[in-house]
Amino acid sequence: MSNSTRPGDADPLVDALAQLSFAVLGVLTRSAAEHDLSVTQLRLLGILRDRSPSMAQIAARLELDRSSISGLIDRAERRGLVARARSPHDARVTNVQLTAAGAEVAEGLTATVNARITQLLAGATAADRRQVLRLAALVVGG
Amino acid sequence: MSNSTRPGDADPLVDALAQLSFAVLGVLTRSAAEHDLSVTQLRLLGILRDRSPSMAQIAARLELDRSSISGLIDRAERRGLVARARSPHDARVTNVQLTAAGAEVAEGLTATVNARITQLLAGATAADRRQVLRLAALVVGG
DNA sequence: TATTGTTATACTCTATAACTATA
DNA sequence: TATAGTTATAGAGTATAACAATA
Repeated sequence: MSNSTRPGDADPLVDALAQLSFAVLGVLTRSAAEHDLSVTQLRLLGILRDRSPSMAQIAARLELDRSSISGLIDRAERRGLVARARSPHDARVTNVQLTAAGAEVAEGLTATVNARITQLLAGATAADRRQVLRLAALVVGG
Repeated sequence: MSNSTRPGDADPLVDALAQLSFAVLGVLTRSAAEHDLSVTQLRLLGILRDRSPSMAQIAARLELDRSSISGLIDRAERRGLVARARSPHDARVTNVQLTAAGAEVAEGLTATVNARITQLLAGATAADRRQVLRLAALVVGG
């Protein structure tokens, strides 16, 4: 149950969650910008840290059209962050992996984000932190 | 204190918060798309619901350059959602307000977002919900 | 036939730099 | 001089539609 009275009115809980999310997004945006990356490229590097997914799998993960992924990977490849590799099992599929340079950028970026978000949560108690994990599991699943 | 071992490693708490934020952003993106709007236009309508800020104030709120706001308002104005009004106090400043059509769209959009986010929080307890408010206040301030 | 990925096209979003008008 | 806003330009991100290659 939420607190809204009319459907078109702002719900304090919904608003709080949206504001919180934009605050986190802002941190991610600024962190990525420090490494001269967009949030989408940040997400891409995150996905590739422990996987070499196909173009279609990246599209599914980012909830974007396949055609958008072609350009995304083009730009990342042009910057030397990722590489395309033809799948040996199915000649139609292209797998994407981080280059050494890309892995290095991903690591630095993760360190920056960790520091900034940790700073954002400076006033949070241990209970608050447990709650973040609980909430995320609830919403995202896992 | 977080749980990370090396600076470049993923911090579970940071990761959870990022995933949560992307999930919320996804809901906002899809909700906006249903009304044929971008997330930025959604944020703009939200800002204008109870205010008629100047271009500069909108830029500050969205953390964007003034020049980006010109285009943003151009496109919203072209769609009949907002209107520019010269300030009577300072001829340099332009205030932006929702039109009747814009207010209607904003209301419908809010209803959609409320429903979707409420659905996202379907499994949350009353304590979880209180915690969202607490966390948001902590991070965003207020 | 169905799926994977790319290309062409068009639009939104964003920043930088240079500008105009007003204070 | 300083501030508010716009314009020109360039680039990233995104979707739709049409396509080629492979299954």
